[in-house]
Amino acid sequence: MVHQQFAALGDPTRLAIVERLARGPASAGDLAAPTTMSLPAVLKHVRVLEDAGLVTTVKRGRVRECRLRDDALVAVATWTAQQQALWSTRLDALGTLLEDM
Amino acid sequence: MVHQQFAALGDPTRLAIVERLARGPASAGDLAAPTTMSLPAVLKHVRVLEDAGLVTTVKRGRVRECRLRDDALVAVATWTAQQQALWSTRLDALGTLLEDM
DNA sequence: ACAACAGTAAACCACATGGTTCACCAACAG
DNA sequence: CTGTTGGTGAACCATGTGGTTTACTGTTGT
Repeated sequence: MVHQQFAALGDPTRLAIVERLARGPASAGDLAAPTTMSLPAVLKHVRVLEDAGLVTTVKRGRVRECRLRDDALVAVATWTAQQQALWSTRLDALGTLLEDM
Repeated sequence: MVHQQFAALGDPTRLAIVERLARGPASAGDLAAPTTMSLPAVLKHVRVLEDAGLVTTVKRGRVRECRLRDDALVAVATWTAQQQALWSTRLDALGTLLEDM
């Protein structure tokens, strides 16, 4: 279900979290620090990313460590490539069709 | 603003529209036909895709023709590739760090 | 043992979103 | 000219979403 991942990435704060996490793991507090938001709000976003299969979290002691999943973006990447391929082959079809005339 | 494109693709009906449009242009009615939705609803979705820069529409006579933009998904593709690159290089960093120990 | 700290749960709120229906306009087809 | 068809605008509605605050739990440093 790739639309769930798109929806998760559709929110700017969530997108920023992913970009942050691509640089390396971080605690929930680390993620909240650069923002003006409250910690609960950030943690809700993390939960959404987790549900979308983009992020995994583990709780070590009292801090929750968040990290980007290794396979996080493959579904997105493959879907995108697939649609681009379809669209470009259709362009080819149009090109040959124009040549026939 | 790539998050807008992600948000646009986050809705299942909108995603389906894009997949349909990748096979070739279609009228608003064509897009509404396979769904159970009303035409105004579909047209609202098309408008969202248009605002996100994924789709262009032209009105020929009384029918509105919708087509996928040629550069629709490049921003999405490049962003995804970039984050994947960042994440994988970080993994390399961790690998070398482990070797040092 | 205690105080401070990181996270969590719950209740709540404002607003955006996805959908409907109805009335209407413009373009064909006869 | 007239009826039908494709699309549009507006009003409206239910639900989801992004955020808050407050109160609480469990960990950690002293």
